[in-house]
Amino acid sequence: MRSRPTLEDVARAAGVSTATVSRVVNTPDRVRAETRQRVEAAVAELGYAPHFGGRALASNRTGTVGAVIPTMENAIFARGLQAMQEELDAAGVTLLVATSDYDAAKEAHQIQTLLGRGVDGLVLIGEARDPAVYELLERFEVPFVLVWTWRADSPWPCVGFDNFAAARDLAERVLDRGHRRIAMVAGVTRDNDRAEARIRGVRAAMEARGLALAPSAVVECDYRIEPGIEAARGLLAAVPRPTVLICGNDVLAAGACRAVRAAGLRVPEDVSVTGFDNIEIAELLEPPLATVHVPHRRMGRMAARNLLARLDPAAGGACGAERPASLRLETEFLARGSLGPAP
Amino acid sequence: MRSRPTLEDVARAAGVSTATVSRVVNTPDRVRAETRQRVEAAVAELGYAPHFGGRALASNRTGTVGAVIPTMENAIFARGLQAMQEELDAAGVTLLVATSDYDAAKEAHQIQTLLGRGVDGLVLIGEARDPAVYELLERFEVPFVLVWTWRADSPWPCVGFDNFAAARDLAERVLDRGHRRIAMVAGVTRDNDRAEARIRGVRAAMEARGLALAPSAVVECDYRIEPGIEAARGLLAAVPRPTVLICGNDVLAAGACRAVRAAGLRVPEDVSVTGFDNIEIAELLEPPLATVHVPHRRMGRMAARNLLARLDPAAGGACGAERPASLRLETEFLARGSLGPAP
DNA sequence: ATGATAAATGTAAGCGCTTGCAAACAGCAT
DNA sequence: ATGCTGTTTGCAAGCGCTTACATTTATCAT
Repeated sequence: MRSRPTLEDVARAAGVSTATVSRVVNTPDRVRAETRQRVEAAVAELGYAPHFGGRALASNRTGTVGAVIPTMENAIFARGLQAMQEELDAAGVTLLVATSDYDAAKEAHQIQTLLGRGVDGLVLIGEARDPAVYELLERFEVPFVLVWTWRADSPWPCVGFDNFAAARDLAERVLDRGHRRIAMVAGVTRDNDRAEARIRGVRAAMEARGLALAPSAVVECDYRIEPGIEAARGLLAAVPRPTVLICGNDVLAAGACRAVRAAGLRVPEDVSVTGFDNIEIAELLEPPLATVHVPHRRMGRMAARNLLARLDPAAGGACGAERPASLRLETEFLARGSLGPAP
Repeated sequence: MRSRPTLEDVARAAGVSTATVSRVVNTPDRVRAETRQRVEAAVAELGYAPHFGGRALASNRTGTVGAVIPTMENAIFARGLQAMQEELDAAGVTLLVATSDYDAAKEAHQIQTLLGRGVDGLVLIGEARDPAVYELLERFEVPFVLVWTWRADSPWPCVGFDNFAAARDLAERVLDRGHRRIAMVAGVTRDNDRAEARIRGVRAAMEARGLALAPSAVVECDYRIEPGIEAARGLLAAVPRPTVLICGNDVLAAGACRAVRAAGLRVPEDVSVTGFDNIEIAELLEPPLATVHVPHRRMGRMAARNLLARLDPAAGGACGAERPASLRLETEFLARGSLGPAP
């Protein structure tokens, strides 16, 4: 079987030079209509598709942006990415996804790999990472955007929400319902500014009302069901028992609900439970889970736009020198059945 | 800022030729230890990373395999991909993920794009697609593997399970519990052999016992909660009412459960519900969802291995001419609370 | 020591594409 | 016709890397 057709094959078939074929492919309006049609016919005839490597080498662009997320298994990232991809696809850009498993070293390695593959831009989750990584990013002069996080004075462009404020807001709603004995099933804070900010948010809300969140009332665990159950079980054993379990995300909250029941208690009559993210299961649980809605899809879409604006200096409005604006998205507390008044 | 270092920069710094540097990077054992160290030092010093495009162009390999899945939002694909990626990463291969949104035309387009990017291999979901796509695949001589599907006489290498048999098996369990009035909330069968096989499986089980699955007792809908609720609502309005809703996957089943309750009925006392996939929510629902466990992670891992074996002819045992074996994975019916005896 | 053999390294020819520059051409006022 | 401008096209030089082949250097039995 003959091998893949090249630009030259097409050029020969159409009776033009390779330069013209290249122009037909990349900048059709620079070619006379008649010539263009002849070339397009040859392209179709031969089934020509440009060779990615050749193009990348010659133009030093790849039409690719990379994203490093902690895991694909969490629906929130999947949803955000899906939206991002839709937006990028529309601009003819491909999304390259890598996972870090919530591990900073793995993340750094994945970033390296993506840079090696010549991504034109990068999407990263959260802000906490080794300064060396940021240096690397700057050295490669690759535009990047941080998502799932937002902070007023962050030195980097972010498209996300204020985890601290959202958690504080949620804790206030909890406090409003009379809860005083509060415990937290938190995510692992190591290398994770979001998990850490959520704890700080809850603590701030409590301190504003003269309460303290004891270190023993906070357990960190992986964002999975079983660890969530385990952590909640431990917290429920405290005397006096907490009246509410504030959880780092919905998955942990689902685990916490199970633990409450396993302890022979009811949600929310005996113990209230709250989540964070508003993934699909939040509404499916019985009782439905009180949580914080995060606009994942919108976040993905806006992150994509932010990056696209900086990718193509021509299309990107001004000369690209201006700092692209960070974007703060609003979250919304959803009061649902799993949060009741303090017993 | 100086631009990215090239092979030549490293060669100059280490006082060797570019060929030697290339060997250090790709086949270290072909280089004398002393020389290798000198080169490695230069690499580290300059922060050299090979240019992907250059490498792809010269070697005609990319160290990349592509996967086209219907959507990232369904946890089953996410989980399978995650496992696949782990396996590929270990072999130094990168996974490129694209989504088709359950649309055959989009899928074909994504395949084209991936081929254009020079993927060395391809993972595709299911078997149903235009023959032209298979022709394209053969013309590019790119090895591919089909997952989430398995059929004894498929002409293509598959790593998956027998959707027909699994659904028939499930239906038999349902029939064993005395159900006779059976309705199905199925996935959309257009371009989707898995959804179609599951319906056929249920129908076969019924016919084996002299029952018929009326066309009106089957509703196809998108694999999302709301359409599932809607479809179930319609089916529950039938007179006489079905005693069980067999659903195309767990998401639809979750919707069906809600619809049953919304109709003022109980699961499973009034209407039983079954799912398919055994995603996380299956166990979290109240009552827990009877479903078919699919070894998604294992499937991803085995698919990766299958592809890897054909990627590198050197490592792949024989001369690569032999047809790589398809692999059939076992599924398991999980009896859980949502399936009760017929009322 | 000496040649035969094997290992290490260098030379240089591309891989397929983009793009600055120059040549060819078309359109148009003079 | 003539020169002018602006558009369309071709020429050819790389982009950074791999690899067949040639050359140099090390190894070793004799």
